Amino acid sequence: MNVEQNIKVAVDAIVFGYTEGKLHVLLIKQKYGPMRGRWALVGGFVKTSESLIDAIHRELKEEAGIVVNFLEQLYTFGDDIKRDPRMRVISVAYFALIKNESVDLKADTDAEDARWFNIDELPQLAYDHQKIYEVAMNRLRAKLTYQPIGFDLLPKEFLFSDLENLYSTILDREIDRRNFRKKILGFEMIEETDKFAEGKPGRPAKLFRFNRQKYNRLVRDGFHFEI
Amino acid sequence: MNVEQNIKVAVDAIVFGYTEGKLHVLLIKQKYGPMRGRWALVGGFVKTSESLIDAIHRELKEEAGIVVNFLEQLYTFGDDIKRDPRMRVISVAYFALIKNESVDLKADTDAEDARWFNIDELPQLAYDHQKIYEVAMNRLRAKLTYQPIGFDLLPKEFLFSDLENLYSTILDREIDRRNFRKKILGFEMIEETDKFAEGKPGRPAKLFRFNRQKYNRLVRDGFHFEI
DNA sequence: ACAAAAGTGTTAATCTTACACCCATGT
DNA sequence: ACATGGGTGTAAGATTAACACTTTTGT
Repeated sequence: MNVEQNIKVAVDAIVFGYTEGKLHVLLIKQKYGPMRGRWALVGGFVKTSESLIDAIHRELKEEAGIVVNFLEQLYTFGDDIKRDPRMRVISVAYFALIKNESVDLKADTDAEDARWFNIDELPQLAYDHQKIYEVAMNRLRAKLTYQPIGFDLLPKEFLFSDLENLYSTILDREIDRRNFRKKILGFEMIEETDKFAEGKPGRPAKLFRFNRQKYNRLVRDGFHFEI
Repeated sequence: MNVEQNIKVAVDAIVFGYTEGKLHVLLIKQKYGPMRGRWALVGGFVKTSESLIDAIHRELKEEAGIVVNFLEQLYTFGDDIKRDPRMRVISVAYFALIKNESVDLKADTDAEDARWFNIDELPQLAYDHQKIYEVAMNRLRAKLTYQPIGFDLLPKEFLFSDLENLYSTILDREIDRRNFRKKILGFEMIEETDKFAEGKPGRPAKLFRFNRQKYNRLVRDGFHFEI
């Protein structure tokens, strides 16, 4: 077979993290190429004998030294044929969430220029990565309301107020504490631990834990999460 | 830049149609290649200087002579590196809906072997197209409940009973006629015409029409469709 | 004792569900 | 007059939304 085509395939990941009440995105400073010095998403070219998912896992490891908590395909960007000025490149973008941003970004050799950016203070991004970021934000907001992905941004044990805060930060709306708690607890997929938060003023808060098995069982039985 | 990569990029479309109370999928009989004689989705290789969306429009025209009513990216299949036995190919799959299947599939020269198949009588499909079909069915069912895409499968003017039937066929569950009508009419995005269905037994049914402008206005004002 | 954040219930309003009979037409 | 599919309303139940005071701790 003779296919006259010269298109390169890349993968890019937009990784969200949440700490201190703020949503962050992981960016890498470009060392080479036409976008040298600009910040960009984690990503790179796919190898000929490598699956897309392996490629994105490899890039996450090589460029940032991280293993994410949630990863799914976001969208394939290939309508702007000049999105990479050097040649025709299409990018299969992935959407990722990570629990603890404190993972040492410098753990890996290639990762000297990996940093978390608050989404309110993003620098100008390379290529069409601003567009990818926007699509990802929409996905994050939508998904937060119908899948329990908030737990993939919080530590294993978390405060109810953190969860509530995460929702009101990302969805950008106020949430009634009582109704929220009632609803979430009503799902019966998160459970109390016997631990309490320390080192904060005010009444100490209970720590909770998400039980994914219970959630999976509920889904199997036709349950549908919805905030 | 020197990228050592030899991956080809294809686009494939899964096109759904709805007639006589049944859901159909458009398939093309392969004339050449390792899958000769097998039925496959509309699709082909992307040209180096062609956007993905142009590529899929071109294939729909060349292989089936159709223009679809709704088209969006579905998923990019690129994890099975042997999905095409000849070489590494990734496929950006599109999801399409068409209003009137009676469009003449033979209108175009290349389309001699294009046919609609009832989804209950699908033949064995080429490549990983069975997988693509399954992902598309899930998307169709999910989307039907939160976006008014049912109207993209019906003629411009349709009976309420057709709409109801479409929903109960695709979602595979019974629908209460009164509640359904009340809900849909309550959205105020479909309107009565002054025409009636002819040539059917029983009381003649009013024809209705979907008003996309009204729908768009509602969405802009924060409305969320949900069946 | 006061400042700070956590924890908790009730009521009204809205939305959803279940359900059965009459209507308009063709034969 | 009967067969066929179209059209319509109401009441009970479930869900959601609004709302404020008490508890526990540290200083």
